[in-house]
Amino acid sequence: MNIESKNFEELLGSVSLLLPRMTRSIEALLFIFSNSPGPISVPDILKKLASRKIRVNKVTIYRKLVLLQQIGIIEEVLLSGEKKYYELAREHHHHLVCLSCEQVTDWIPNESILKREACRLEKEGFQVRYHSLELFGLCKLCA
Amino acid sequence: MNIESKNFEELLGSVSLLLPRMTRSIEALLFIFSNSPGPISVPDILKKLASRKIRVNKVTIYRKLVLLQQIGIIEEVLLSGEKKYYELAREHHHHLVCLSCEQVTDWIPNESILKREACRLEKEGFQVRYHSLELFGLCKLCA
DNA sequence: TTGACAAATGCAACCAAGTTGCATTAGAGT
DNA sequence: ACTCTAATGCAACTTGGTTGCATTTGTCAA
Repeated sequence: MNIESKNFEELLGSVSLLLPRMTRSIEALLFIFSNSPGPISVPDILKKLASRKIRVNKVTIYRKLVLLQQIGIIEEVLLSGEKKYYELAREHHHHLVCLSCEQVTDWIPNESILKREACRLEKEGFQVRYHSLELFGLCKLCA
Repeated sequence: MNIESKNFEELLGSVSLLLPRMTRSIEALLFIFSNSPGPISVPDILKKLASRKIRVNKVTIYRKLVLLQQIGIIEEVLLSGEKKYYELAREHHHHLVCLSCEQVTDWIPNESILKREACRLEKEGFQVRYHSLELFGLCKLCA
């Protein structure tokens, strides 16, 4: 397992403080996440592990994803579709999804108007907890 | 099948012009959609049909949903989760999703700022085709 | 260094959503 | 009434995800 990502080591360190044990599966997952440009699904994680000849059972992956979510290292991404997606937890942001190559990129828009709309809704009785905003289109390469 | 909805008859009329045949399954689906306050999933559709003693196979439902999408009567809703949701096609809008009762309500926000952000992205090389914006929180009744 | 105990793992079996192939049924027009 | 095609149902399948249970493996205390 070669280390390409800057924050992989850092990530390992902070996670080891939050878990009872550091194991192969957690290391593998953190490696995948720290080298992934955007949200990733479990089937994709399994493919990446397989291509690197890292043997981890899918059940273990699902269980460790729950763990990593609980300690706030990763977050489930609210993307449409039949699969769930996960990414490293970070500053609140949204996604640009390419309809051709399916690449998902982070995107941080100006959200002032969303906050204003949320206030208006609160007055009407709907308490906003969080939101999801995704743009679908063609990325630079596919356009 | 009692008719409660205002637009059910109207819907039947317009759909009959677009399809080769009018059948039980299409009628049943249009009835469900025209009496549904928000997006609905296939499992929910099947439950509603069963509770009304309307026997339609799930395969038929999936196939008719594709048909109704093709002729533009319904649209797939981009909600996160493992199931797909559908609703009658109408003016572009978004959704408020209650985290407690799971009720989904239509919502039409001011989108001027989104348009401006989209323009900015186009200049950077990402061609926006459509977007999805959902607010999650507690509805009036659950709050 | 070893032993014990809990956490971690893998396997097999399972569930739910969605799809496909194929044989049968049933509308709509002649 | 007849025909022809669309519509339907059934069974089997695929994929994403979950559960129970037996086995392995870290970690820590002796």
